[in-house]
Amino acid sequence: MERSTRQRSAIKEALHDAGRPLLAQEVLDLAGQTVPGLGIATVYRNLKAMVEDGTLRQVVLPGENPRFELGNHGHHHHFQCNQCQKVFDIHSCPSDLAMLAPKGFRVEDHDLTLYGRCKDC
Amino acid sequence: MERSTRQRSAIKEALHDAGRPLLAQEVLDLAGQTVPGLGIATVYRNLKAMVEDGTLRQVVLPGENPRFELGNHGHHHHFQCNQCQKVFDIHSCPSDLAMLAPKGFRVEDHDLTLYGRCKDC
DNA sequence: ATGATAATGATAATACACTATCATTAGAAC
DNA sequence: GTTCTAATGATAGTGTATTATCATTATCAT
Repeated sequence: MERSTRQRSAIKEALHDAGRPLLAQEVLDLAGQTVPGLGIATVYRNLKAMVEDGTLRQVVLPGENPRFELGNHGHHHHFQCNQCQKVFDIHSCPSDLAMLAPKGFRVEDHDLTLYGRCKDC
Repeated sequence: MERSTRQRSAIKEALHDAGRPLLAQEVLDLAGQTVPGLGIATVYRNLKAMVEDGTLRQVVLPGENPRFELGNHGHHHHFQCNQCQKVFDIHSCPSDLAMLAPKGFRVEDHDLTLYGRCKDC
């Protein structure tokens, strides 16, 4: 059975407050402000469990370690700042991508990442 | 100075013949048919040198090890087959992506990966 | 053909994100 | 408050792609 712990709450809260996908290390840094002494193993354990039960979604950008965001968003894409490296959600999506593939190829899904400068950089 | 070796030629030839981005291991497998005994260290060494001198380009898809392709292609994107995992080039590109970002964000570049079934699968 | 040395191949070493282990701590049912 | 045991934190261990090491080989200017 599952118990409610300060650590788990802080991790969930950090992801909620950030409003953008976070690296495991970023989760540790943020949640660690709420729960001093929070360990990286606890962060990984909880992130893994929450991805498995659907609470979280993994976001993997090219060449980057996995980030984590709340799992209740629909299909969307991401923007990474070339300056601060932070990743933000983009809630719109180009629709006409299937026709880009050569004939004979069937498109079932896609990933899109935009790069540039975020609002703060 | 640089010498011409059978190994280097075979690596370049493998990438040329494949016509699609290859993993280091795939380069070893293919070039190893031309040069029996080819070592993985030699493959990594040459791939790295060729990326540095611009002969090759690294292609990194989300959650995947780097692939390598000839560096003389312009901006383009990639398609990965959900069945055989192979990656293919897509030489067209959606143009209207900058407007997808929230206001305050400046878009400088983008990555697009399509997923589905390739011609052979 | 010879010599200098760049390149190779085998493999040990590295880097690093992530996981397992285990003694200790702390929810929660009573 | 007790008790049971899930959860935690510290850290050792793991997996794996890539790189360094070094003795040997092969290229190429002479």
